[in-house]
Amino acid sequence: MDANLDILKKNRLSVTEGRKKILDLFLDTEGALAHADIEKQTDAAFDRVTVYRTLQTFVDKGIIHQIPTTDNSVLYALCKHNCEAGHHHDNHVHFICNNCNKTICLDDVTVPEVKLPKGFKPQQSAMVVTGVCDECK
Amino acid sequence: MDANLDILKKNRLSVTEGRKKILDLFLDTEGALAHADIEKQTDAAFDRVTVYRTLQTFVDKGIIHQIPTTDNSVLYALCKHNCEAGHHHDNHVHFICNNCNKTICLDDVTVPEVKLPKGFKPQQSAMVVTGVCDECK
DNA sequence: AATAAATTTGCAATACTGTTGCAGGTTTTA
DNA sequence: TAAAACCTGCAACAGTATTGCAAATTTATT
Repeated sequence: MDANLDILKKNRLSVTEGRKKILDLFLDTEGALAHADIEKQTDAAFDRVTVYRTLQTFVDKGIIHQIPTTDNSVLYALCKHNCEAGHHHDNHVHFICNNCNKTICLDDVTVPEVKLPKGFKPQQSAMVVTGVCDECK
Repeated sequence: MDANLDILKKNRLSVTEGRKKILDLFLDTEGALAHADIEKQTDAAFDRVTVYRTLQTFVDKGIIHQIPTTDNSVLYALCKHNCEAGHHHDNHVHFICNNCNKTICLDDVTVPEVKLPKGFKPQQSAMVVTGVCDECK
């Protein structure tokens, strides 16, 4: 069975062309994808609105997660660990390459804990490192 | 001498109404400000374009710095340490309160170093922690 | 397999965010 | 005070994102 189909069914989502294609894109991409990337790589076969809604649906279901960036773009990447609807476990570091501009999930690098000043209670942490990636070194 | 005037002169910027007012806003605000916040708090006295350009100028001069966020909003906050034009030293952790929605610079909490996989060369790191701040605890 | 129910899609409209060129106005320099 | 330098506001434009609704597709039901 195709991986995309599998994932969609597991999450009780209707299986549609758009969802399959967009999910395939994520499965085939090492780095992260922006809304615009998806539009381009699908030759705008799907309405912009559909892409937005698909991404939102996938985030809600825990299939992909949103990545924090230093500029103000919005990026998404597959959740490789067991995320459930509404409960993401994407506490890994994200790396943005200044050379090839890819954003990569460093799944094995955990965001370190930090000591906060008195009165601050942490719930989630995100960390973005920019630099040069292993392919551009 | 007013603090705002002082800062503007030190950075060899023309002293204008807009720059004084916007700088005052930052001086009076503990947390971070978004473009939209500034528009509201100045009663739209200044053109949107002017606000954008003023913010860009302040960033260039090292007066304020841009804050990474988990959604895709763009926030700015005063640089409390000695930032120079083009060389920011804002390697502190940023805190976003889920209750009051303020973004706070934790100037004394330094972003920790992380070990990256082979081939990755880090240049800059950013860290955002969300949770409950000291005033909302 | 055919139909009903539920869900998803595309279109249109709308709003927000951000950028650029340029003329006119303000601030600084000399 | 005049010239030079700089800043502002307007207009236009481009990209990003959201909502309502009718049509189309997918899923569930018989």
